[in-house]
Amino acid sequence: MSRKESDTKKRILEATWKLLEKGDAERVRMSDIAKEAGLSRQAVYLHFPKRVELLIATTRYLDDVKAVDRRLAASRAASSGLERLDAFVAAWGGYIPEIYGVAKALIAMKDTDTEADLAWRDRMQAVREGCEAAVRALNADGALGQDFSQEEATDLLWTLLSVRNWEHLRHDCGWSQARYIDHMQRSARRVLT
Amino acid sequence: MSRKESDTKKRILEATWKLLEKGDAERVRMSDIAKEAGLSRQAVYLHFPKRVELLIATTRYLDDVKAVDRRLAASRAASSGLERLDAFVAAWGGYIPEIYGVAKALIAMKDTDTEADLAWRDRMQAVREGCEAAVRALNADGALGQDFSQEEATDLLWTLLSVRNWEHLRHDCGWSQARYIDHMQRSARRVLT
DNA sequence: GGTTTAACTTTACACTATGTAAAGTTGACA
DNA sequence: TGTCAACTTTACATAGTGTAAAGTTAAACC
Repeated sequence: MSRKESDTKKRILEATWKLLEKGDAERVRMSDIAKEAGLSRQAVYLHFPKRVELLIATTRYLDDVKAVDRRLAASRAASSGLERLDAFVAAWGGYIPEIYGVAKALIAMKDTDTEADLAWRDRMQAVREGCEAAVRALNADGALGQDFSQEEATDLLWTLLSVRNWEHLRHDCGWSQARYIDHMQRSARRVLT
Repeated sequence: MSRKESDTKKRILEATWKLLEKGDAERVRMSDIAKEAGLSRQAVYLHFPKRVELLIATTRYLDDVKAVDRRLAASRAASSGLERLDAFVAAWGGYIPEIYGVAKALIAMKDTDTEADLAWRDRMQAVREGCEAAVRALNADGALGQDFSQEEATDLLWTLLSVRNWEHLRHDCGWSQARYIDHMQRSARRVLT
């Protein structure tokens, strides 16, 4: 029955999520996921024929559960361009830690797997659109600096807000999440205005 | 004889470099490297017992050949803090494309291999020191902005100049190398001053 | 009540790449 | 002539992904 199948699928996705979130150095294998979901390894392949498909599905599942689109869209409500920029940085920057574990696994496959690359690009495109909207709002206020075109400004903001940069500042530089958000907001303002 | 051994080692390092530079989606295996160097796969293991050791050795070899330290140090000659910042961004930013292929391979192993992680951290520490020197020079001129401490400013510059950001702007955003250097110089100035 | 069917288990194996092990080859040098 | 280091060749262990196929189970349907 499709209800039961759907339940099992969900259980696998939750198990994958849980293991990837805990993450650490431990690599997450198909057999680990099966064990966590209380299934045989082969049963997992019944639902997700390839590891990369499971990772992609987990990413999408996470985006659904966490309602990322809604949260990013909410930042568009701010009145001024600057407020909108701050709100977007806070929204996306606050979302990163919630998806980091799963995102990391997908990013790691990006270099060797075309499907993973496309899926990640697709998700990041949504973020770029948010950046673009923020830049346009700044421009509408006349607050956008003269150094860069709108597209270049979008690229820069998009780059600044990458998951890799979050990882670097939080993990390699030892920044707190609060400092990350605050300093990213300031940096974005300084670069763009 | 050690001279002959050294020649073979060099040949392996050159082969690794060449294949990683060409790179593309093609994964570079130990057997590919052996073939390129005109050796049996086992002979490569005679000189580099682990793949990660070979990658690390290739990175160091490259740094030697390209004299990265000298090039980064040269940026310290500039008179004003701002000129020094520009020179450092240009020096490091110009170096990235020359090491990108090899660096990418090492970065990819970082997540699963402790040795690779340490080796990459070590190389990046040298870059951080360059960032720190540039920030200090800005501060000495009284040109450093008030938003960030010297350490935070160093972290931000270091993050901005990451290989991943170069990759993102050049490959995902389609920027030219010239645009990358120019806009990074401007962005760094804007964030730090 | 018996049959069908989908979901799942169990067992087995192919494949790829790293890495280990060990016996055999070759050419320079003493 | 014999030794030694560098290298080749062959074989095998290991880990993880993915395929294949036969067997189990329980709900649904007639």
